[in-house]
Amino acid sequence: MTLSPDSCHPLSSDPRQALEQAEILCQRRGARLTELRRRVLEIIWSNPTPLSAYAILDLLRDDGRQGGPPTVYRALDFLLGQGLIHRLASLNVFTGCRQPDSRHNGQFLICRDCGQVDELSNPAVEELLRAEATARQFEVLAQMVEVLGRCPDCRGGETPYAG
Amino acid sequence: MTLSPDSCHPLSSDPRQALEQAEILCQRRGARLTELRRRVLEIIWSNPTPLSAYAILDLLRDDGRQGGPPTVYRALDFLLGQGLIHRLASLNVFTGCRQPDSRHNGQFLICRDCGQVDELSNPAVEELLRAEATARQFEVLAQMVEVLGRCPDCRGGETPYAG
DNA sequence: TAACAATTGTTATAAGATAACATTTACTAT
DNA sequence: ATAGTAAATGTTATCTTATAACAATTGTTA
Repeated sequence: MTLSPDSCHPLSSDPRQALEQAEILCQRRGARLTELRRRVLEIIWSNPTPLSAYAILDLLRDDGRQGGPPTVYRALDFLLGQGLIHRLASLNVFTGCRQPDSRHNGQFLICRDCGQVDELSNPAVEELLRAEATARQFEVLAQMVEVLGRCPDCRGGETPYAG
Repeated sequence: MTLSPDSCHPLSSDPRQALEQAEILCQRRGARLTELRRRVLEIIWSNPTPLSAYAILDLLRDDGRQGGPPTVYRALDFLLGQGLIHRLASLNVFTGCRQPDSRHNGQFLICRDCGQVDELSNPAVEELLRAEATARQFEVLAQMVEVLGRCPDCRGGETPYAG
């Protein structure tokens, strides 16, 4: 398998599959996946690393499309609301959701060097946090778990915790 | 105990104590807690809720101090580097660290309604994430765990998960 | 097809963060 | 003491991220 210089670790999930699933989910929910929204989702899935709102805007303009920042942010809000994408708060970027059918709080491994993101969904983490919250009578609305570090490729041959 | 309208749940830790400890830690490390840095830390600790960089800047100017955004951000960088404060990425705000002596990744319960923050440090959460990362040959550099929700006071008498 | 709601476009601006360089302050070695 | 140096702060400008307010368009429904 040959890799392009820009994507040393391509996403496991297929953009086409993600878009198909998005169509189905939106139809089922009576949500309108308009051309703009679909295109924004496509852009996000087509890029090997998460994109900022303004990077998405630039790509939309490459399509010849009009519109300013609000256009993008509204599309992103829709996609976030449908659970089709996640926002990585630590980097102000957006990434496609790998399990859009089950509502969940994303857990992410973010590579500092190449920007590549791996999405986890470890129920134990979620439960632990929920337990901590409950013990403090705190009602959980959303969880944000982002681990910053270096992915295997960017670490090269290094052994973990040895250097 | 009487509460001011602005702080329905005051921080458990005492600002004075936090500043004293900061002095000690910096001295021990040979780090210079200058007047500006000390004042920024004091401002952060004196507020019942986390503050944005620009809110801190406004308060510095109330002191009669000169300086622009870089002045604040540099002080914040120093304090972050010393582990004396945390940055909440989901809100772009800064809050005092309750365990500045032990290096750790903060875990936070953030109230959506009043902005109040509770800091956890559950080693199990950290270990779980580290295990997930290690299983993927991912080297962990930092962890960000932020739980957004509603604190007991803002929930009033509601029972958890019943409304 | 008129009326209404939802979506998108447009303009302006707010909010968060940093780059580049000048000035001041603190430390070091004579 | 004081010149030289490094660290910290001040200053100006600019960049990135995000939203407010309103106009135009598109889609839906009666």
